[in-house]
Amino acid sequence: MKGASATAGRRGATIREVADRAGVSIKTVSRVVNSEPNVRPETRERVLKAVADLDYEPLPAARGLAGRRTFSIGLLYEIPHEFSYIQRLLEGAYAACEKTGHALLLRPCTADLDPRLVRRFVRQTRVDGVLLTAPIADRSDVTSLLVETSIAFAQISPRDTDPRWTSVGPDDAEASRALTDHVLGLGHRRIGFVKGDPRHGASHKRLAGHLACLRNRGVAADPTLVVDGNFDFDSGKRGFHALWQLPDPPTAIIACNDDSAAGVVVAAHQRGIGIPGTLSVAGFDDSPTATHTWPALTTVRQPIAAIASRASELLIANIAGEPARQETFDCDLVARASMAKPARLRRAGT
Amino acid sequence: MKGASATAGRRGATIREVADRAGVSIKTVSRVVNSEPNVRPETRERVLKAVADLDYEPLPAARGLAGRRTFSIGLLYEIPHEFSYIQRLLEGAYAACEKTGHALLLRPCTADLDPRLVRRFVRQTRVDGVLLTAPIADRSDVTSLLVETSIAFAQISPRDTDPRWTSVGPDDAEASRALTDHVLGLGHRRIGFVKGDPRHGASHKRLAGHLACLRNRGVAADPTLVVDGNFDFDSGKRGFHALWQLPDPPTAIIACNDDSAAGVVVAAHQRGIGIPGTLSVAGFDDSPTATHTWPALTTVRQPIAAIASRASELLIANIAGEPARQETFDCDLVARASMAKPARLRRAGT
DNA sequence: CCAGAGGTTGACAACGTTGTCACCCAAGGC
DNA sequence: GCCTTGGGTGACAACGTTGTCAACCTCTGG
Repeated sequence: MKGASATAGRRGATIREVADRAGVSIKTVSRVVNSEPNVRPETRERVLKAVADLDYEPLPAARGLAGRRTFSIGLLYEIPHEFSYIQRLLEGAYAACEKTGHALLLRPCTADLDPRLVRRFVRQTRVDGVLLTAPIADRSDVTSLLVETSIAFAQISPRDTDPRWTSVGPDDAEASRALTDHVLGLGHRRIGFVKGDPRHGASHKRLAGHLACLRNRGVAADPTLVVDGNFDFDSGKRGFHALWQLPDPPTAIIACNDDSAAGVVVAAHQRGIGIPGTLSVAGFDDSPTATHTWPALTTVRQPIAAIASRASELLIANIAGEPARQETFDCDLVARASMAKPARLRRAGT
Repeated sequence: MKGASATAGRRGATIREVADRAGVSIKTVSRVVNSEPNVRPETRERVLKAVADLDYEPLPAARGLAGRRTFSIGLLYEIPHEFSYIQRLLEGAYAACEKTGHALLLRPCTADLDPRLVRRFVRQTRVDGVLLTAPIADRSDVTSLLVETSIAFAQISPRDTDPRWTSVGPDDAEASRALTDHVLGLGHRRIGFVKGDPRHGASHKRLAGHLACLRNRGVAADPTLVVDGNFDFDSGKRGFHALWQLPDPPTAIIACNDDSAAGVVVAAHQRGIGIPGTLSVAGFDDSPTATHTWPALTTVRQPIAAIASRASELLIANIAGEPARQETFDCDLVARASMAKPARLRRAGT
């Protein structure tokens, strides 16, 4: 398996290699690649074959330098008033890059991306380093590709840290412990837990912190109180229904992020259940959603902009020769109206 | 005023010009710019002076090509499940660019940005064209800068269109007319309107469409029913309070986007006002917020991804020599639970 | 006074591509 | 049979910067 691919190198093929292989001049390759006229079909065929064989793609930087076109367009947009998770992350990374004069090149993708997409990206852009966000940060095929091509990277909120690589994330387990402690402190004993997307390390750490806190406080953990989720609004609704149909339903529900907590809140409203009168709800992240629900959500603020900013700084330092570091950021509990003492206690006059 | 600046050109100064001005070789300029050692302080001074005089900034593409560093880092991130306005816009633009092999370079900024920032951006990146989003699309200093430097641009949702430039946006006035028509059709006659950010053309068009519809249907427009807002959640809350303290409060409120509509909903809940029982609410955009409130918001879906995508296509075509075009997209009314017949009508058994 | 060390500087060749221009050759008109 | 035309092709010079290396200073210490 070790580097069997003919095209595993950091740099892709150049126009010269394609020209040699096809037995033409570089200018003819350029003509074919740019779909210019006046190339014999037979010649064009041969060039295209060579291009495919060598997996050639022109380098945008060189095109821009030599020619009139850069094949890139800019997008000016106003920073939104209210920051979702991803926006806060982008802002933090931008801020750090701006300080050191680095450009930030975004590459939106899905969690199940093809690692070849990453290779194309680093080859085309020739970035000095790459920031990997969760859950992509945990894709070992991506990280090993970057290691092979000697491109520095930093992981944001990965599942596992590795002393060889830079990583920055919140202290999810501790944040979750603190939140559960808060909920127990209010008097709740049956606490439902809606899990997050299992591909994110945060989901597991938050559950682990929750369970550890219950154990420490001597509260028996009921496995039926922990239900699946995937961070989105609908999974919160499903989580609520799963928990509410239990013989002894919870008096409080913690969801793994604010969007799914909002789902819990809305599903409860639809059943006519008062919040926090009959059911208390808490989320994670302190996203805009947290203050847009009614009542507003008790949640845990994660300093994601600071995390992204620090990850960028460490990555840039790492590129400059500093050793890799792993850092953790503390989170803050934000108590709001969605969480109160359970009804039994209140009735008892406490 | 006409082009008095010495540095108004499309391209910035090159390292050679700086070297000539300082009376040194280009290599020495490179040393100074990169903070390398072994340059006499006196020489360094002279070079820095020349750099400042000529407003020199090294070209990233050339640095990347020649050297080992590109001064750029990549950011891989997962496309969020739920798309806010800005995310949908980005996705649309990305999709169009990917089809034609163009790169998309983001430049987040504030609405009151310094146009020099734009000049730096286009000089450094040498983009072939620029997408301008609202409200930046209406900054005449930005557009005239781009015209002067002969850089193509396209406006997304501008206030005014100009036949000389490409622009794409929703048909805001018509969408608002349709929404108001829907609200009138349910029987409401006193309809509150929370305005959007006055810097956005959409705010004015939505208000204009609303008023035009009232006029057409012969409903008297009460100016006290129109209150200020700026698209954010809090302005929705303020808008609600302003409207609810009227002697004859509205039975329905239209807010200029979903976030401010969510503010109306929450403020009403806090006063114990039932929605849609006592008050109906509608927003604009069909953002994630619209389904996260309780009850879910009646709103108008704006195809912003398609708009951004089309704007990118037209911009790229324009760069290739096609004439500028102005296009408009239709919006869809999305009826949800936040909007119902007014109580009086319901009591009357209709 | 001279050799050697090290700071300072510049000439020049990359980097990977496109633009320009000249060349060759086959086809067509006279 | 000769000249023109234009398709097809390649040599070579950009583009703006950094890396390499040699050369030139200016000190030191013997």
